Amino acid sequence: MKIGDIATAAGVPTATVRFYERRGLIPRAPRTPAGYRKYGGDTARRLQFIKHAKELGFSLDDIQTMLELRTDDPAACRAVEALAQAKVQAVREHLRELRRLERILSRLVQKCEEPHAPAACPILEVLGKPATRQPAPAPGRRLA
Amino acid sequence: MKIGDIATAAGVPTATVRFYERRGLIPRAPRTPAGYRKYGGDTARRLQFIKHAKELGFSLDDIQTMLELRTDDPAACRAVEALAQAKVQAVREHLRELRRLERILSRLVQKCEEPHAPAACPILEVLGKPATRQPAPAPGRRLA
DNA sequence: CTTGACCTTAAACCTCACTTCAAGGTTAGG
DNA sequence: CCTAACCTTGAAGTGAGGTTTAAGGTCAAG
Repeated sequence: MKIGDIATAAGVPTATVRFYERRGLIPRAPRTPAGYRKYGGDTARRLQFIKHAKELGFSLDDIQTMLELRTDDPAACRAVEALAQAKVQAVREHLRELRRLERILSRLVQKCEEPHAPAACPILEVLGKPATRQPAPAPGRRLA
Repeated sequence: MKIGDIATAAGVPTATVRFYERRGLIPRAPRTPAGYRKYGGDTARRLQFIKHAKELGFSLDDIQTMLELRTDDPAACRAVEALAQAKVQAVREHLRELRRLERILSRLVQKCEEPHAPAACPILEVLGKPATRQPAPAPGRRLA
């Protein structure tokens, strides 16, 4: 298997496979005499693992940790479980924030659709107000 | 008001105020003879607006659009409403994804807590599986 | 032998919203 | 006068997770 083959199999660009190698997520592949990377099934399975974990919201750092733990050792399972627990917590937190946001935004849109003075956009008005009471961390980035 | 004053008032670092000025989110402030920026209440209100909009998940690009529309014009309200609608849609989409994730992750954690062979971590097993379902790419050569 | 699809590398670039740095100038207080 | 705390600028750095580019080498088909 050449790089294009596992890349296609795993559904990622070849550049990403090289990037993972450089980053240490997959081992350095042995080369053919011409210098081409050659792969066996191990790397394909590893790329699957990475892909699944990424889809579940694990960062590449998390994934590296898990890959390093993949000795079939009961302690590894506990470490992985802890990682997954933390991720569930983070996801739940994120869900709470987004639900709040959805509520606020959909109310604003609704107000826009109710009759109002044509020169007074309710959204612009609300946004312009001096302060709303509620400590409101935004999703994503945070102010310094 | 000097830059530190509005920055404190708005709860952002001075560097951020300068950054917003460079980016065109707030107008270039007039300078004192020594070159210091001096501000009136307008900019403070604008910073408030930016802060609120950011908390609702609008990007700086979105915010710039809204600020450029802030003539008291009924068309502006419709444009802002469209922006908010799009944001609500995005938030809902994000919510769906996160809920799916939460379900999957919490099941995995639960499986870890049930009794299982000590050397077989259910999480590592699930992550390592070839695929849940695959559209099976055709065996032709494709760009990677 | 030529074409085109594939492969190699290092290094630069991307997004987003800032933050930090370097190298200075200004001002208020003591 | 001195010092600390402010302020100025442009440029570069951060983080995450890659993507793109440049400049080439390899290989199978026609």
